[in-house]
Amino acid sequence: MFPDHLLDKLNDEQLAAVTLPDEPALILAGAGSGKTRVLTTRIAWLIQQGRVSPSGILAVTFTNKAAKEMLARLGAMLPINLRGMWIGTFHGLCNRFLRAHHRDAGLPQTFQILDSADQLSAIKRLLKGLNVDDQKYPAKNLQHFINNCKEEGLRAEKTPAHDPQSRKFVELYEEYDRQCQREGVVDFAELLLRSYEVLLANEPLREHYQRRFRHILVDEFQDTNNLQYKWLKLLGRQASVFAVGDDDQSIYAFRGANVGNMAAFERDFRVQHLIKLEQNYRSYSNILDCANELIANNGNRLGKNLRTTRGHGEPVRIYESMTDQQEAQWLVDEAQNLIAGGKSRSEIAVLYRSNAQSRVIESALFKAGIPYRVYGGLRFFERAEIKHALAYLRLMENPHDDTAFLRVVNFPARGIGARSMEQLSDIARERQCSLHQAVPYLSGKAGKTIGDFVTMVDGLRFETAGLRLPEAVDQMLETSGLRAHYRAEKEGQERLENLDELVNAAANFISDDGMVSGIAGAKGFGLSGSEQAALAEGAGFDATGGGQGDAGFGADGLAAGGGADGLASDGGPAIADGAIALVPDADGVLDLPIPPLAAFLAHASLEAGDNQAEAGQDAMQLMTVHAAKGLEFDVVFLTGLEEGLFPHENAAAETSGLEEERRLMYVAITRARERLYISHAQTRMLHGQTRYNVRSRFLGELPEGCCKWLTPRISGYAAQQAGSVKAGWKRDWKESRSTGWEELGEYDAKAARRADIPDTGGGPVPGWVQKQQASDAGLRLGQSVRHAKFGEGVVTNIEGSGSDARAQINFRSAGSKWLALSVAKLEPL
DNA sequence: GGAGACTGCGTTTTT
DNA sequence: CGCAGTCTCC
Repeated sequence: MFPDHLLDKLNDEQLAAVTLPDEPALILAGAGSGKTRVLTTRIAWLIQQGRVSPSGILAVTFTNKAAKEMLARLGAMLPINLRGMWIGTFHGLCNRFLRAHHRDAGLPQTFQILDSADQLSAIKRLLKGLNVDDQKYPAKNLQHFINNCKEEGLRAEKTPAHDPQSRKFVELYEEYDRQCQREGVVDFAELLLRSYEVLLANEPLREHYQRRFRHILVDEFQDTNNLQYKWLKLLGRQASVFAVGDDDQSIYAFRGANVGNMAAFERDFRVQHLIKLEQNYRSYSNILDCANELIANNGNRLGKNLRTTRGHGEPVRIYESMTDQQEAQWLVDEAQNLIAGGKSRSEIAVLYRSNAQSRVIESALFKAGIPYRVYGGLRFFERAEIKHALAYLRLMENPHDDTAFLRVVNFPARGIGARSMEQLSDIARERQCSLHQAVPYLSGKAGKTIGDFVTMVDGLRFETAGLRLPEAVDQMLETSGLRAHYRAEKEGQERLENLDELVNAAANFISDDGMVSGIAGAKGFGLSGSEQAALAEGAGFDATGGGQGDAGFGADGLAAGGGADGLASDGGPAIADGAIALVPDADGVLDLPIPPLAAFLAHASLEAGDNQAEAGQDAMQLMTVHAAKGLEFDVVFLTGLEEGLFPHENAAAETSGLEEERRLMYVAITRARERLYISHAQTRMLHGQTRYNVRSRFLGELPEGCCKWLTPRISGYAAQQAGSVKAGWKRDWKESRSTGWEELGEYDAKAARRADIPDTGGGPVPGWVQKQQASDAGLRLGQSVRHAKFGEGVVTNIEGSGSDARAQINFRSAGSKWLALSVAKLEPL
């Protein structure tokens, strides 16, 4: 029987969700409503009730962190081996699938995974090889184009193109895919698309998995993109799909997430039970009421209202400062008081809309001597020295990986210059082969130096063949000269440590039970012996007994290791790791022998590692609102609530953009458990120039009764608009640098229209903050002035002071100009 | 091959 | 302003 204590902890809504019958269900899980608990308890319950065997479960998340957490919680609930379950990220699971069925997918078993940076350099190389004008077709744009296409499920030949520009993009997209295929590499979107296509085209395979996965659970459903949704629809045709999400927390539309998938799911899967989890266990009601009232301004919601039994709590504190520096200083003072009062630093978070805002706050914290941690920096596997090391490993695994080849052919420097590489590239292009294959045809000095490089890498492959993974990595670090290079470098100490850390990572990757570990799907495939046998024969899959719901969990019959060879025979591992032999576990699930190095490389690509989690010291937490999703803190400082910043100027133009910003605000507010501060500054330094910002409209959407303004409020439409003027003006930096700030600025009419700036006709805009007057000239924003040469205009920006004071004036006829106040004669009107 | 000048760019980000 | 990427010159 299912342990009561697990169900006892649930409220009625949660219990209903956990114990739903076998049918598609949509769970609307508000912030802090215990959605992870529901998901994991549901899985545990399904298994304990004998409704499904572990191998009949497919649970999908977006991040490795979420997958790990689910696995950890499940491990605590269920005394069973979790290996047979497919729990992981979309990408991790697709990786697992493609390795298992690499032949059906037309891929080498050891295919490499390109992360975004790898993909970009592959594209740059492609463009260079095809002599494409990178001004006209920037690599970054092409990258977006390709990823967007793939996320819509479109191959190049199916991609519509109506103008020459997009026709070229489509052509390049096709070339790119060809290049990837040739090199045996796969980008992130390709993992999904290829899996989807294989399932679509291969009926026995599709039917097998459709039959196998009786229960599919999806976390953060609002973040699914169109391809992921199609994938789920295909795979979950006969399954009970349990989708958990919150449309109000959909903040990733910019990378293809489609909230509409929630409504589509309800329709397409004929969802009978929509359950709303509205009980919030996190925050006091003043905070929740702010969130509720704010988000009510969005249209097209599935509709949900958070409630709590925790009482009102403190009011939300709102603070207005003159400058961003003052905002930071106030925040630091406030935090120091809290810390002095016993609040631990790690329970205090500072959130901001964009990373650029962290600088001022960091320096204030630094001055005050408060330890802090900024989230979102370089991740472990993204560090340059790690990327270099991985490139060597990739070349050892697959010498035809040209991206890897180019990355390290001359790193550490070995006298291989651009001209030598050009010769080699030419040969490779002519012969339509990899750089590695082109080397023998290269003569002269270039042939010698590059030949030596290739010999070295080939030698490494040979030398390390009998070594375990960590020793192989270590060997590579020596032979390649990477260690020596960083040892010789003055600042190389940290990089050396990171390289050592890579060896550790490799060691950790091979867990003690002899299995390659890592939940991203790099470890075994969790195919049962019978499945493997069936797959190896290319036959049907009726051998699988999974999901019959009998008492035990090992429903998949154990086929004593048979059949696995059929899958593993080709493309043997470059590194023989004795520990990797097939070991059937208690459930009879076999781990397929992916060469450990290939598995490790996949792991490195799919899980870039922690951000810089020096978790040691108790430190304040700084991060963007996006990064804060899913986290919670006792105290939250939500900073920079200014028009143009939050909502961001690039998003405020369209309703959909504005609504996503509002959801972002909603996410930010609901991070706070006990105390929430919201602040904004009248003046902020951005991109080297001072901007005059107006309080964010979102502040006006909060219920007065829940808030307490720590500073007097200056309100009024005119004041707001005067500040907004800046939004319509974009200063041209190139000109600014060459000619100083005298005659510049280009009126951005579109931005002005977007910002809904009234035509002041040169007249004064009254009521703008009096304390903002420029010290020397006595000018204020919005003031009308006359210039001898340019005529009448309005002051739209003021910078600097003393002899350096300058103002931007929007002249009625002459347009916008920056004028030095020490020189220009301006007559106030 | 590397230091230093020059140029361009600037929202959010996981896999 | 601050960073990354490219160019230039020794």
